Amino acid sequence: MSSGRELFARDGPEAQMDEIAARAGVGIGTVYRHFPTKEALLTAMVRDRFQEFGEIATLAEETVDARDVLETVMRRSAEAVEGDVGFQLAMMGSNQLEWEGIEEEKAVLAAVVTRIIRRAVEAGAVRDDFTFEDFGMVMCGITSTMYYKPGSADWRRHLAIVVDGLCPPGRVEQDRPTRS
Amino acid sequence: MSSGRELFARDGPEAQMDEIAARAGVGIGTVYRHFPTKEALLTAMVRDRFQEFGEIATLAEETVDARDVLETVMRRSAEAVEGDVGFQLAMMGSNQLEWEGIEEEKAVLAAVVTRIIRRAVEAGAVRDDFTFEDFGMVMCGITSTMYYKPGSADWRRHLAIVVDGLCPPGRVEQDRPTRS
DNA sequence: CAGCATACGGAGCTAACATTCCGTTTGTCA
DNA sequence: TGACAAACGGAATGTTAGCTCCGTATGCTG
Repeated sequence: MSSGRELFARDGPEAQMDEIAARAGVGIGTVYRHFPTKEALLTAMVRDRFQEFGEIATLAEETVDARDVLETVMRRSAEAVEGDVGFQLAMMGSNQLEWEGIEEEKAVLAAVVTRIIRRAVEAGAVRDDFTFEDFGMVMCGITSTMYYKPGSADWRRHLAIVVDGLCPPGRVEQDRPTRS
Repeated sequence: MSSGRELFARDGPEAQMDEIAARAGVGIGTVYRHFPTKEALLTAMVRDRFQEFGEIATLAEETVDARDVLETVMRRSAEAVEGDVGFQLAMMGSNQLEWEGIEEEKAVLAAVVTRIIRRAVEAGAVRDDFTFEDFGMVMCGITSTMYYKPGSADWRRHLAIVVDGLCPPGRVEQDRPTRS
């Protein structure tokens, strides 16, 4: 239901079933024939999006240098979420046990990102105690900037700070971008 | 209304007026005699808490070494919010224009923190493009970890990563704490 | 104590939404 | 074309929660 996605993107979980149905040009009954509850509809959309994350990470893993993959994945994932309030909330909530039914997609993502982190650590670009769980944690933080400062590009600065914090201790950083 | 604060701490803005009144041992009417709307009640509580932030920062400014003040303020502010869901949401939302009526308290906080940042930059402990707005942004991120992983201490790790990211470029970091 | 004012309590009003249910339409098969 | 099935639409329902309003209690003044 792609019209559901549009509204979910604009309003988040607040999006109303009536409006979703109207936007899709169908009656409410029809929506409920496809998804038993509102939550089922939201879960379906979140699952789709999580799959996207997996694809983003996979693509980056195959094409980007080990030292830069992690930052690339973080940046591209964030960009994928930009302007999609519903997805932002879902991403933040995905750390919690809030979303049931996306376990599989999340496992795929975890596998890819874990590999990417390992490569980055071996390349000396990332501190060696960084984990997939940490990845989710900092992504959640960066997403919160997007959510609470909609339309601003401040999250890129937040990302830059976090990326700097991920360097291994003792490493002299260079070429750090300045404030935009 | 301190009983309101307890419920707000547990349930956030979801806290219900009936329950707040019952907890306070008064009728709903009485609550509405003190606060015209639910939002007014929430704002009053958020304002109190923001004042606390100002006090935390002021105390730290007076007693902590320039190189460590900023981290101390961040840590103590986060600790003040631990276990208080309502306050966590308020802190995250305070970056947005969501909360009207806390301008004064926020201005006080901004003044103190801006001074603290300047001192830290001069001491060479913090990158020189860091601003009060950035402070709010990263605090929002750290708070989001608290909110979405309630009861865990992961936010301390998030804080550590961010603090590392705030070092001036080229500085060799030392004594970085490892994963807890 | 009578009269007045101030503050209280909480039943009930209202609006917002998710969800259900049934009359109607559309499609299929003989 | 007629009979049956499958899918549809949206009015009606149920529930939740903020808020209002009026009858009552408390306290003060003369």
